[in-house]
Amino acid sequence: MSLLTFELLATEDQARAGVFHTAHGPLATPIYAPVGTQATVKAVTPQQLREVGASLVLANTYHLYLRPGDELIARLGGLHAFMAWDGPMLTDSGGFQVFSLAGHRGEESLRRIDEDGVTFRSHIDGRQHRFTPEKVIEIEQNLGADIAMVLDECAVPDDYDYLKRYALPRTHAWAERCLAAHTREDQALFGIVQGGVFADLREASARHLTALDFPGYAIGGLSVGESKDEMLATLDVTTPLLPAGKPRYLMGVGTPEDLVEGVARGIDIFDCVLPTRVARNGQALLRDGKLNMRNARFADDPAPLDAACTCPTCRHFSRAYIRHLVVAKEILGATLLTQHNLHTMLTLIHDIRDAILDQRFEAFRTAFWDARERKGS
RNA sequence: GGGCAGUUGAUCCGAGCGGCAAAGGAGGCGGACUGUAAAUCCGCUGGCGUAAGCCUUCGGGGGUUCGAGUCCCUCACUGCCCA
Repeated sequence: MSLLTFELLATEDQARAGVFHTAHGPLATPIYAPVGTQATVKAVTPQQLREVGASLVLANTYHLYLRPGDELIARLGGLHAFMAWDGPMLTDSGGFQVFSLAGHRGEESLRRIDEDGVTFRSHIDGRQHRFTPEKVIEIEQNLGADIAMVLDECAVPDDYDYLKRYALPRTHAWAERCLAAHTREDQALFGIVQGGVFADLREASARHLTALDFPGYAIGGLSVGESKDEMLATLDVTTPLLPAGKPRYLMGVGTPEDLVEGVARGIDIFDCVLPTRVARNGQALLRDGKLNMRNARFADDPAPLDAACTCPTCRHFSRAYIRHLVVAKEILGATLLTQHNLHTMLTLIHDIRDAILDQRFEAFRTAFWDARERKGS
């Protein structure tokens, strides 16, 4: 199979199982990517990532450009060598940072967007920088991930006029410029469909971008404040407009439920900080719920986080011990919970894939929701 | 034996210096977290009541005052210093 192509192995209604061929090996989809913003998935080593079944890892253009610098990383052999991860990687463009830095902590906005790009101040030292589509591609090519993302504008999802007048035209123009600037043949550049929660905007965006023939398409601007129903309804109208022969990436999503429902709507790639972030904040994710490990009820609980789980954490450590680590603010607590949470997400997506390959995804989905309902009642 | 300093909400530390149910920590309990400025953030932490509010609290006892954790007397205990 030639590089950067997508092989569809099985489908069941909208759900798909496939393989995306990258320079660092085949990527079995659907897949869930842990987020390693600053060239590290916080609290775990690459070896631990591999142990819990990670295949694709995210990193971030904005953060690595500011520190330690994309040119330094390029000199040291690129992102894979730098962080010692030899599997597939994806770099986000910084579009989301432009969005999230806008209104942080009520401070004066750290950025200004215009037609040509975005001017922003570093959150680290306040120095001014400028991202244009061309600059972002230069950085991402220096980093050398297998998948790079175009610079987009991730705006509030319910401001129709703003999205239509400003954010979408910019996102589309920038996508074209990114594509024109991109030269690395071992790196796939994905376009990003925007349009908030509005079906007509999503459709316009999907049509515009698919005409540009990217090797893959992302759906951005979701899970940023809109309701779950709005997110799913948006997926319902968007994925059918994307080419079946290209991978579809739902950016920044999400929870176990989101994986099941996203796949059911034709998504192939997910990423989310949730499992790693909540781990550092003391929460264990289970396939059918979650546990707050600070809770007193776990103080003398000798059971593992999840009796059915085979992750390194559940094989060796009790809830009582993990609660102790979390309460005592010991760093190992974050590591153990991160491993467990990633394992939960990665085995879920793996099981989803197997179900699609066996043409029993719909039954899997029903059982998944039944289990959550039983737990909830 | 003498001198000085101290004893705060029944977990601990600690502000307080005439209007206080009493600052702030720690600890405890609970919640949140979705393309990571997050090992972060937000509640609650004397009792009763939905609430206005009422009741009980600042080592013990007594006093001054409209009113005392705050001022006076006395007792107890703790720490440092002098014998």
